[in-house]
Amino acid sequence: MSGDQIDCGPRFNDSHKYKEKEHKHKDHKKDKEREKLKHGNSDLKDFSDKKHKEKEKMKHKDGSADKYKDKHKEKKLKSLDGKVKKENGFASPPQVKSEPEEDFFSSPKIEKSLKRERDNDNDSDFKPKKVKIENDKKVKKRKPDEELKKTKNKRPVADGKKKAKKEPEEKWKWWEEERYTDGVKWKFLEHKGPVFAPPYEPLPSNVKFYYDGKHMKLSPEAEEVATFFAKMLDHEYTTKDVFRKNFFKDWRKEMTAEEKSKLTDLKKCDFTEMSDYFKAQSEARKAMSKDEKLKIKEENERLLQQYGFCLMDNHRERIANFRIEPPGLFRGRGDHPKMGMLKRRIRPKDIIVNCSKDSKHPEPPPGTKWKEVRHDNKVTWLVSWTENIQGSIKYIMLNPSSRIKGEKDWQKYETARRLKKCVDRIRTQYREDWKSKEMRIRQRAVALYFIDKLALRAGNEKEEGETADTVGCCSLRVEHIKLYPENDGQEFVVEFDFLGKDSIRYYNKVPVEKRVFKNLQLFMENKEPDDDLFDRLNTAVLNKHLQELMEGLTAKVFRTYNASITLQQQLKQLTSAEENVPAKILSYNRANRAVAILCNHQRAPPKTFEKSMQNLQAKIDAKRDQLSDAKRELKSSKADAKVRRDEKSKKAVDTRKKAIERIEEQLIARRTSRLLSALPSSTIWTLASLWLGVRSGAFPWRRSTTKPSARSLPGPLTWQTTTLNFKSKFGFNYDTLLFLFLFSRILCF
DNA sequence: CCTGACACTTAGCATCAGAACC
DNA sequence: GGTTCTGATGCTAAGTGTCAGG
Repeated sequence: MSGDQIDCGPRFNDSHKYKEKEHKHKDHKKDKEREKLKHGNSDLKDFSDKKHKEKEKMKHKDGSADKYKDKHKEKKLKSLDGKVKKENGFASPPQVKSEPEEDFFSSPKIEKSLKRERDNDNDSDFKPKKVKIENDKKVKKRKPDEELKKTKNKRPVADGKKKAKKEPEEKWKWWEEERYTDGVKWKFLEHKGPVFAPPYEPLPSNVKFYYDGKHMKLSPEAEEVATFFAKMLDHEYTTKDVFRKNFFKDWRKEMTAEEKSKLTDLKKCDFTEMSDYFKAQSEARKAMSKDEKLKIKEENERLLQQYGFCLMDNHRERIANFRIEPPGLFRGRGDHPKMGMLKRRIRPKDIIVNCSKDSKHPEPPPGTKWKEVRHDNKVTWLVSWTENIQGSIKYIMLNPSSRIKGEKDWQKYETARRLKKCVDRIRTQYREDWKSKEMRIRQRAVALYFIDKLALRAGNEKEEGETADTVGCCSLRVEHIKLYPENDGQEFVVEFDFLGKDSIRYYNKVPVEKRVFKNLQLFMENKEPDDDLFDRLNTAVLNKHLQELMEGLTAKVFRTYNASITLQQQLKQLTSAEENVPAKILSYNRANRAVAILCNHQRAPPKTFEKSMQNLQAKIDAKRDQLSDAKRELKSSKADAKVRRDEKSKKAVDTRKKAIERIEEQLIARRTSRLLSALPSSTIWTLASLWLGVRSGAFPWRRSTTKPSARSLPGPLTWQTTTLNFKSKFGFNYDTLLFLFLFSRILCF
């Protein structure tokens, strides 16, 4: 079955980041560090081919003439819709009955919420206990004040620790509540402010630094920066010219005049004692006694309880990153011009605090002051500061499990669902636009085609020299694509080769339609390799156009949509009701992989990858042998049973059969883990769940973030602790269970 | 229109703890 | 009981997209 191609495809065999391999990506700048590139995989091709064909089929089905008319109709309808609530885009436009959306399920929960949204003028829904009238007449949903204080008192920090874990209270089903409108993000916000990085502890005097072979005592400031470098000594970063240059320049800024005059050559600096010292320290940390470890854990927990939560409206919500980023050396990804620069220590006077006026403001450390205390409830952050490398603003915000993030996430999928309803129309339109007389429209249409078909990112412009040279769709340059009128028996093939987000290489060869091909030829005419492919297009223009096609539509919605729909289709295609559980899981993971491929999600092979892969393969082989042995045995027992015709030999046959089943399951499980080890982190889990319309009420969500980024799973958790038992008892874990649940719903398609 | 500031999402990698394995 | 494997979590860089102001 075709899944096998997806399973454990060659990505990791040829994608090892560290192996050098020359390829033709021509860079603006230097052609250094190419080894870092990750290499594409042939899966990608197969997959896009398939997708392509599917789309073709689709196109033929719905006669485009009709579509065209529809387009106009819909346009009119849209303008009649009038204003829909903006902020929380959930508000479904006044639904016309004629759209039975049988294709996917909205869970009852969702429908309920949407309904609420519609008649949100009446307050009658409110839980009595929460009602406390405020002065404004607008819809009130969340009542700070009284309720708030109650909660506050109920949760003194001291005993919070165990309690908070053990009795998770009733979970708050924010998704059943109404939402703020008009850009208000909260009414009440109180928190303790950030946790600063621990102050620098000077090295013990026996740990020495040498310059040109001679011991040299550094000033604390210079020494601190030196330790940053020393800690990275084993990393290949420190061998790079740019890194070293940036580091040395910034280091010198921290030196005393004397040090500055003495230390003029980084090559002559010897950090090895420092480096060894830190290694020894981390060894020591590992070797700590249980008690000591527990102590640290407790201390962390205390800090978490104290600083890791805030009070937003009536609820105690987890903060995502309450620790301020510690100073260190900047590690950009890819060929970053600023790698090695000193990331400054953040002080209270750099910090802007955001909270409600009527809250207890966080105190700056004794003897210091905040830069500013602000009360802006149109934003979601609690703390911000400006970082010194790029000059960008960093924020402390809430955890993905929070209402504020959950709502956003939900909204994102709702938008993707809306796209599903009109994607045909949009596709028809951009295909029309390939023929437009206007260059800018053609470019827009071709770019959109790429974004849709290949799930490329939008590609905002970036400031040259400030970041690594990466591109997205709109910022593609001529040098990033190659055209082949004919390639490997296919017509009109476009070869993409560029560095995308995080300097991950995107390599793909795709056959495109003739019109697209011709257009590309046109766009490339008389251009230099480093000219923009779409010179009449940028993301703003594109998004403006998309906005006209559907409210809330932007380029990134296509990624969400296509990832989701791909998962859905793959699941449908790969799974069948008769399979046993492990087989279903394998299929599920294969479907996931298809999405990862579509989105070009990649991850570096872990350091131990090669070895563990071999181990795994060995295990798989062993199982396979075991299986064939078992089958042979079954045969002989069957023969035996035929001759003897007694109970005992019949039983033997049964036992053998059972054994085979078990082995088969184990084999599949091993294959699954092989597959999983090649799956990168991604948003897939969220995808699967939210897209399929599963919500917390319907299924016990894991609250915590991550796993291929279930990072943004909303909702309550009652589950985590039971998961472990679950796994040992039943041999499969929470994810499996989640899958089984999803699977049962998929069958409803 | 263009630009920069700002807010917020997305995503890869590091680290750590507990489970599985031997 | 040590070692390896896995998944959870933390961290933060790098994107997307909006908006105000010139």
